[in-house]
Amino acid sequence: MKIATWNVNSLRARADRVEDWLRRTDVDVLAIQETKCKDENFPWEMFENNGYEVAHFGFSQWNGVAIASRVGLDDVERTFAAQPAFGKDDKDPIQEARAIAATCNGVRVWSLYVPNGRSLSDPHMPYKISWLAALKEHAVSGLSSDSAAQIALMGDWNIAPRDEDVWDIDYFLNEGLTHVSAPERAAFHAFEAAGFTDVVRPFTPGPGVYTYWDYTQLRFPKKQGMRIDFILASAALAARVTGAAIDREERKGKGASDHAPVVVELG
DNA sequence: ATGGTCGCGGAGCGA
Repeated sequence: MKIATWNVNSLRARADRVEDWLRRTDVDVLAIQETKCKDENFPWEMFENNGYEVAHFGFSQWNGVAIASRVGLDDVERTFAAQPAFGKDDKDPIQEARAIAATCNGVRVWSLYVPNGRSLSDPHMPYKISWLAALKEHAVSGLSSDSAAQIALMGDWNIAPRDEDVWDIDYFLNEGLTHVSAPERAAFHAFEAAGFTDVVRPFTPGPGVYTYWDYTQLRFPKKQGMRIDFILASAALAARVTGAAIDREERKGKGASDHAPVVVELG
């Protein structure tokens, strides 16, 4: 079985590209982030025509997550317990469309779009940290009730946990940029301490291996990217992993997402 | 191996 995650940066703008990719790669489960649409604009037929069931969680042009599967899609869960709400200025805080889960052939799959943080001093940053803490508690509860649970936490984590996960760590630190700060990294490492491991890195060692390249500043041709999309697996799932890859080719050409798909093969 | 961003929505925000 092959499972994958991909921040597509608008599913409507990328539907043809996603369809081509599904046909080419033959993945069984795809966790999608940034669908950027409501249900009424979701390309349901594209998935059905290719043999995938799909569950979507999106209610505006922002965020939006989905899971497509051709090996079953059961017990769909939208948001997680105690997921923090966020609202800017005078707007009422809401639980944003950043998390959806489903059970696919025995694996509890999460499609996650972690808040960006925006800047170190922005209210979005404490939101990001508390969002991750609540997600970790929820993931841990899934393991405490069943230590053999196969759980895949997949998505755009918006964190570069190691210095080699950005093209120039000094640039990020000197500019005071997000994604590399100590609190963000601590929030990520808490998942590892809780028993979830990055099952992709062993098959895609760095430095210079990334999953995201900003559209601006010619970041992709200059090979200036960031590794911020991860598949974290519980122990029982990690034991099944036989391979992994980052599909850098998919970042090329006109109409590409700024993120590459990340794929894990299970035995 | 691209071409000094892109997507949504219809201005400006978010990434």
